[in-house]
Formats: sequence, structure tokens, C-alpha cells
Amino acid sequence: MRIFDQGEPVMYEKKIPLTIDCGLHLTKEVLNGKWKPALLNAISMDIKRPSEISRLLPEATRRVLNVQLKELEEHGMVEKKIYPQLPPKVEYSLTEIGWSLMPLIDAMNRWGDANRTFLETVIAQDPKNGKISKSPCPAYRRMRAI
Amino acid sequence: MRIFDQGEPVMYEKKIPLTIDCGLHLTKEVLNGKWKPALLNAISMDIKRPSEISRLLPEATRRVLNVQLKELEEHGMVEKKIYPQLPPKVEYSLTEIGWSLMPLIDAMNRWGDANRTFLETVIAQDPKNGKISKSPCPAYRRMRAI
DNA sequence: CAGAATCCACCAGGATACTG
DNA sequence: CAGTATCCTGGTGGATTCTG
Repeated sequence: MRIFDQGEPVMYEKKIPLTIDCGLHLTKEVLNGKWKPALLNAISMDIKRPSEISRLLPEATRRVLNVQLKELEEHGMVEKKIYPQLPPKVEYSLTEIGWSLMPLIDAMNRWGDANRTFLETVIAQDPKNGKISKSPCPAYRRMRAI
Repeated sequence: MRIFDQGEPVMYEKKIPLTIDCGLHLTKEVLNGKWKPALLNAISMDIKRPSEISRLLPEATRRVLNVQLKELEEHGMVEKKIYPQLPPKVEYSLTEIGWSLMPLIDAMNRWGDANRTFLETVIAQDPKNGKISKSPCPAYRRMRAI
């Protein structure tokens, strides 16, 4: 997405070369980011406007959500539609390849839920983890069969 | 794993509280670490000794592999067996819950491979990514049906 | 062979304030 | 409502060296 060209943005390169060998690493790269799976999940649930998404994930800053949404867009997982109006309106949607990720996301979700009590125990035991917030996840419906 | 009690080790706490809401985040936490999925995959392939694993993942330092293996162990995904002999011998194995993660790992692997050409393109385009190593992933056989 | 101890570069992600 | 600009913290993972 690029509406106006704003000259040379401040850019930098990751100094450490990316490991791209097996499919595992490609997938990790796409899902790399604290909120990426949650974002894909939200959009698949038809929660597609930034304000809605932000309400769904109140622990994430708008800035971070924007950053990760942009990465998802650059990786071709989501599409961004900008309605040129006031107040501005933006809607995200999953691309075909983005939809193809949903079974994976669902599997992650299910595995985590299935093992919730065990995982919460071992993760909480870990002295590296300070407080843990257990805010429940509201249930939403997938907007398309996959 | 704890063989000898060595007094109070240097400990610290993560300052930022962990987000544990939906299963997604629990799963992300367990798989959080650059080499975790690859490690689980390797061990499931019966590549279970540190030296073997290190040979399989030459781009990772021994230190990092140790750190992430220890986390997997603390999270109950792998078990570590130490043979008290010289030269020392160590073997890792998946726990039941560790095995239950394998369908997920496989799905990630398959998705990444299925979309390899597309993903390599979009990820390589990203100016944030410097060099990309495309060393192929050797094929190994799963040591147990899941 | 296995791994602990240091040291540190890098960057992801949070806080805050601001524009259109 | 949506997005950008700064600034900053802390934690991940890499390099190196050392032990048994």
C-alpha cells in the first residue's frame, strides 16, 4: 500500500541473515510478530476495521498493530482497502493465501486450548514470567468456510 | 532437569506481563524461539543428541540450542536424558504433549513448502531482510506415527 | 562431547504525543 | 477514525571463551 510517495523513508537492514531453509522457517517468518496470528484470526472473523481490531486486542498498541498489519500486507496475507472519505475508513481482508493459513491458526488455537491448564501451569511456573493476564478470549464466528 | 543444586542461580523476571488469553497465545509462547519448531522436528526425527542436532542446524549456536532446548524442557515438551559417563552423552526425546505438537509443526512445514516460491519472493523483497540463505532442508523420517 | 559464563548488538514492541 | 514520529526498554540470540 502506498498512497503518496514521501521520499526516502528511514530504512535499515536486518544485519543477521534470515534463515530460509525448510518450510518451517518460511512459515515462522510470516507468523513472526506477537500479534500476527491474532490479527489474521480477527480479520477472518470479519473484524476488519482498525478500531474494531484494536478493541479486540486492547493489550496491543495501535502503533504495533499497524506495523504488523503492514507486514502481513507486504507478505501478501491481507489486503487493505482505504475509503477516501472523512472520517477515514479502512478495511482489511484476507487474501487467498491468507485464508490458506487459517487451518494453521485454528490448529494453534485448538492445541493451546486443549492443553490450557497444563500450559498455564508450566508457563506460570517459569520464574522468567512475571505477571500473567488471563483475560478470556471472546468467541467469534469465522466468516467463511475454509 | 536439575542434577545438583547449585545455590541461587542468577535469575531475572520478564518485566512485561505475558499475554495469556486465547489458546493462540499459549501456543505461540511454547513455540516462541527461533529454533523451537526445528528442534521439535529434529527430535521427532530421532535426531536427539546435541551434536547431531547442531550438525543439522549449523546456523544456530550451541548456546542458543541449549537455551531453547531447556525452555522446551521446562515447558514439558521434551525430556532430557543424561548418561553419566565419559565422554558425556545426552539424549532428548519428545514427551506425549510434545508429540501432540507434531501435527502442528508438520502443518507449518507443509504450508511453507507449498507456498515456497511465493513466500521467498515476498520475503526477499522486504528491504528489511538482508541476505537470505536458501540451504535446502534434508529429508528425514519421522520416528513415530502421530 | 556437553555446556556454563560473559559480553553485547540488534530490534521488537510499548509509551506518548501529534497530524489530517 | 486512521496513521505517523519519537523515544526508550528489555530480551533474544549471536560470538567467544572456558570447564569437566
